[in-house]
Amino acid sequence: MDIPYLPGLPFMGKTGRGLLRVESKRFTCLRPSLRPRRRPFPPPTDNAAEPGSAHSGTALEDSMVTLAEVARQAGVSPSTVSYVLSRKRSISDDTRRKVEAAIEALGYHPHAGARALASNRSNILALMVPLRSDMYVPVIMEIAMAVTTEAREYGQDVLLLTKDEGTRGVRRIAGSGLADAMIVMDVELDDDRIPVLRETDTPAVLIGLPADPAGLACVDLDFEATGAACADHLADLGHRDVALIGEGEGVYQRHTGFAALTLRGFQRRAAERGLRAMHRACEGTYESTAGILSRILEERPSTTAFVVQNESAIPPLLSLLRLSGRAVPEDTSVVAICPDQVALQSSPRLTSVSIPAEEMGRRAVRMVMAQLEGDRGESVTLLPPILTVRESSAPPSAS
Amino acid sequence: MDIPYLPGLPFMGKTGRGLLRVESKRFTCLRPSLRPRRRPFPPPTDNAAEPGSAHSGTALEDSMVTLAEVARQAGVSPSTVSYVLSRKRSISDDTRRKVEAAIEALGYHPHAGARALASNRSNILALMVPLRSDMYVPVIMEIAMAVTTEAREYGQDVLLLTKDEGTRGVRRIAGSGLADAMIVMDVELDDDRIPVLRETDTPAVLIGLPADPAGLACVDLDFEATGAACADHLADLGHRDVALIGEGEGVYQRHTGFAALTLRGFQRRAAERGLRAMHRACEGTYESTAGILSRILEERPSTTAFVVQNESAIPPLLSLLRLSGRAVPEDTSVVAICPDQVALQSSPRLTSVSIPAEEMGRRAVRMVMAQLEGDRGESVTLLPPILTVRESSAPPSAS
DNA sequence: GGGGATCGTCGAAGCGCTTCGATTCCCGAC
DNA sequence: GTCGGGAATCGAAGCGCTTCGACGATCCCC
Repeated sequence: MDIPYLPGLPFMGKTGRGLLRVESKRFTCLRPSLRPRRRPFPPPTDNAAEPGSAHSGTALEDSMVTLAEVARQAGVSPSTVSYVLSRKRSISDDTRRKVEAAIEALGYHPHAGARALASNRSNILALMVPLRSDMYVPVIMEIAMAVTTEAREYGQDVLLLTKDEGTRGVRRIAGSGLADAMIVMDVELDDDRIPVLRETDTPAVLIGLPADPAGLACVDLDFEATGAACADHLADLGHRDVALIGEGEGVYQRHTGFAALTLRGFQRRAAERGLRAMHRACEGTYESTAGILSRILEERPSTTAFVVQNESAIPPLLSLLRLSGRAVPEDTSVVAICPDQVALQSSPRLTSVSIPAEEMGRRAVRMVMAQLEGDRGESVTLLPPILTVRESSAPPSAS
Repeated sequence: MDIPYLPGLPFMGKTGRGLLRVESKRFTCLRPSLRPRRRPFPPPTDNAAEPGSAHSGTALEDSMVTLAEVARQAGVSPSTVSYVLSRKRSISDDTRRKVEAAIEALGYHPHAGARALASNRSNILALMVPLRSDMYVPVIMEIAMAVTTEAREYGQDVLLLTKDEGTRGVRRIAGSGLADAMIVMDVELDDDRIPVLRETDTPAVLIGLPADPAGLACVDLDFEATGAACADHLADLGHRDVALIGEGEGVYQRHTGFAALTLRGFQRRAAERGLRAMHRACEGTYESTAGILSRILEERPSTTAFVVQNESAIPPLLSLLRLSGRAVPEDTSVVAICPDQVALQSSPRLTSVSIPAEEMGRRAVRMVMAQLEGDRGESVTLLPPILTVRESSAPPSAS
């Protein structure tokens, strides 16, 4: 059943008759001269409930149904139809019903461009994602999906931009009115998109925490607290020598804040709790993980616990620990910073701090919508880490 | 440096002066009555090169620069500016230069909505992706990124839709003119979006192969040939007993074609080559992989090679083989059907048929653009599988 | 029972762009 | 010379929608 446009929540609407099919219609845009121009104002037929009028027969001249046609069909003026749709003025129940019936019967959808032009709102949110990322791809995907889903709740669509369009992309969007607002992922500490966002005064939310968030809205996991939570958990269990296997060098060098913050939180809390903490960057391949693991164990054989912040290093790490005869969690504890999905899919299931990807995506949309409704848009939201104890962490063996 | 809109390739353009900033501007859309309406037609100032005219001072009234303003600044008519931009009529070099200078100076970007309204083209491609998929997420992401990148080459933007919007989403897009065309991922054998695509006559490309592709454009990896290629490779090496570890039951039941096709190609070629072939569906968790592996080896201990079509089953499988003392490739060969990235990240690096995600994304865009330029849009493109021999396959041990 | 509110509706203007003639100018061919 | 035709430009008419102001018709309160 098809769902024509009906006012109210984005997904409302019952069934309609469906647009009639025009054989060999296809877009003829490249030959614009062929496109028939419509008469200035077609003479109104008298009233509603007149199925045999403009839309009888077997084919539509043009599959685009306009608001004016709906108005004619319903026997009201175009502006009335518009007000039924926007609910910006009161409309009698009677009229509303007639208009809604006409909308259904014709399978009307408002023309997005016309709407954007007249109302100065496109109902589109731009989402800027990293093209290729050091970050775990599923997290990005989950955020993107959450943003898209939540945006639809607000009647917004999502435009996908890649980070490599950079400031140019931001300006293009801000300048063309293609989107009403932006959600920016993979934010670097000193991201060059930020000044452009400020300058063009685009409503925006960053997913990630830049060095200077003044005047901006940001959401992120509180990575410093995350590092601290991992240290706490291991200290509580009684470990004394612990190591953090982090992201690749690139991530630290590109000045993406989260890796450095995690490390800082981890090291500080470790110090406070009397743990000896090591740290190694890891590219995530089997080889690099193997190298790092053996170096750590060589340098400090008393290490009994690992915190892993690089999702792709998890399978190699578990595999290597098994091979080297270290049982998890009996001999060695592992705490991961990763999406729940990854933690649950491993064997043993991992004690982990989850990356609240969906929550961040949803929040970003809500914050950006608040800005579109007048909110100042200056806020930093750090989501508290949640450490879930599973099967990969335990007190160190007595030996 | 900011890049105003300049005609030509999407990314062209040099530097501009930047939009002036208006303090506390923000969108005031919810109070539309406050939005200042512009005078019907502002009196033209006389000529170009008049920097002190409308845009002097310290702030713009309204940050939106219009084509009319560019025209005034350049001392030509609005239609001339439009033709400079669209290259649809010849323009003298002199005029072109003046107009381009004005565009740069003002930081002009055409208003997307106005453009869409007047030209009946939004320059947006809708991409429908699965919300949650049994498929390997990075593949989806890679396709999405390839589509976005390639689309920009054609001056198009990409609108992200989720599969769960289903037929409603397709109708909404087709009806509202929000996008010019659709690219549909995660196509099921009997996908209900297909009839709607046909009915609304929307230019579209499917990534995936439905049961009846008549009248549609599709791209996909040739999975039947992929299964066959795996069987061939193992037969060539001299294996006699082989097993295919496939996707989860759900994938087969949802009637997604690729899993069934792979299996068919594998079994047929195996039979032709005199191999004994088994098949098991696998959910991809460690536990399910372990169960399947032990059942296979129990049922047919002479099995010396595995084909894996489930990316998440790869790490567990390799881990389990190691634990059970079977060396890869000395004792057991493994051939994967997965993105190169996964094959290269495993240890040993896997012989694999790669999933040409980027290629599919790019092709989909090209095909859809061809349709927008008049192509009939009926074609099935099956990309030939490429099997790359790496370190995980070898002749079976002599024993 | 008359005067303001309020409600429901309509007409018209305009959003910023594209595109269709029409117009002007210039050139070469006759 | 004259005329056809191309090149370069302009003016104006829309594209489909939103929104403002206006205008009857009720309604309510003194």
